[in-house]
Amino acid sequence: MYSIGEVSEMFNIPISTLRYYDKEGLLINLEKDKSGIRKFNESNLEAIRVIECLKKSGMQIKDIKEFMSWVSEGNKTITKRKNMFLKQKENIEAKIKELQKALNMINYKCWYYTQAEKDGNEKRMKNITLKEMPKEIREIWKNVH
Amino acid sequence: MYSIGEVSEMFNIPISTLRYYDKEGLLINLEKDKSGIRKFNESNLEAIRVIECLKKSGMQIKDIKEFMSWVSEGNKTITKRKNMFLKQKENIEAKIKELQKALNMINYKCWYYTQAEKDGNEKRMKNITLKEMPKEIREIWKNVH
DNA sequence: TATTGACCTAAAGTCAGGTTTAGGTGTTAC
DNA sequence: GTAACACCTAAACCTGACTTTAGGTCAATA
Repeated sequence: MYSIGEVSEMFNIPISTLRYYDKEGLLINLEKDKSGIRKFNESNLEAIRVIECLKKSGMQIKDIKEFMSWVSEGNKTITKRKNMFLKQKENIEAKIKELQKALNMINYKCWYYTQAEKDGNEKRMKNITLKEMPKEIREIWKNVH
Repeated sequence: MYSIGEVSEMFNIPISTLRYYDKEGLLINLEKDKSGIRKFNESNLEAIRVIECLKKSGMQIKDIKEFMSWVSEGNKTITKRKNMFLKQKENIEAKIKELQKALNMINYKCWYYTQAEKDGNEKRMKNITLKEMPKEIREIWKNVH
């Protein structure tokens, strides 16, 4: 059993955010003692891990809440929950691909500015043609333009 | 030269968003004709590509604006701009790593729910031990917990 | 006993990143 | 010549995800 302060430290999430998640219904089965103080158990910690993961995958609080409500409905929602994770898997994979494309652009720009820095100006680089680029850079450029 | 409507279609960005970027100073050197209509040239399109890329890497509008102002200051900011891209490269790489960690969690959950679905309930899975997991799943689980 | 520290709630406030609205201009299509 | 379109501005509005504030409880320490 952990206090909200301990959980905040463990996950590096502000206390106010944990309370907000609780208020929004993301922390189902979170117990409170007689004076209203939250007591986090292992399954609440697992819920927080899941919340962080679903947030990273781009899911909104209200949809995470819906997922959590399925959890508390038990066996009849197992398939729903599985499908939800399958979909989030696709979402994350798409996000990773997007980021890799952005990384291509950034790598091109890093090369561009490294060259421009050597030249002391952007004259040459502004008008550079595909043929003048090293092979790796050419491939990156094509991916991005 | 492209109209705002054409650019909106090309990039799949709402017209209102393009106008907002212009208002916020992200589209420097964007020309307008005598009656105030925006005319996008190739270098404006490149700016939009860069904006999209920097946004994906997590940069805020106000910082993208600052970058764009460096662009218009010319040669004396080349090193600044290069360093900015080097930093964003790190940011994106960190983001990709985070997403890969989230993907691990999701893959574990996909396996978990596939098993639970077969069983018709979560009893077995709720208490599963490391030893009972297939090797690949065990590795994933360790990465996540 | 009084003060400190960790917790609590409800409600208001904040911030980024747009989007919508209201009212207007200029050019082409019937 | 009038209607339909694509564009314009300024300003208000919206949404999600928190964060801050104000006022209060409770247990342990000085």
